[in-house]
Amino acid sequence: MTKKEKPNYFDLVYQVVREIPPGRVTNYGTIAHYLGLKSGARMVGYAMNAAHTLPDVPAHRVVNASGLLTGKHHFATPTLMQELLEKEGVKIVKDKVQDFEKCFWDPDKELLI
DNA sequence: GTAGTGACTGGGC
DNA sequence: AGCCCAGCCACTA
Repeated sequence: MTKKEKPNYFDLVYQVVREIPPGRVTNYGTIAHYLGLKSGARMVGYAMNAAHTLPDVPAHRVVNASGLLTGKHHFATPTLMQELLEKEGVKIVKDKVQDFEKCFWDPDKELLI
């Protein structure tokens, strides 16, 4: 990674995802909307694919709008995402986040930037 | 420039 | 409940 980087949407996603506190989760659409992509939920997911190579991007805290662990297949193991979340206090049942609304983390409200 | 793809979302069958 | 389709935007070939 060199210093010469254009405004990558990936980096924007990474910054937001890094701010997600432990035991919390968020969804793609929210991050996209926060970044101004509004309908760029796919872009967020796409960015997470690259984020997978970074050390400080807790992609396991990002789930789809239903609280489903859609991206677990991209982890080292399909169970890693669930284990990481459960380790942080998030209950996962059938690849889905329990109390999703309770654990939900909204950058627009929590981060208040 | 066109076409295909994707860790999404919502609606329809 | 499950599957298919269309819209969405960025990336790659």
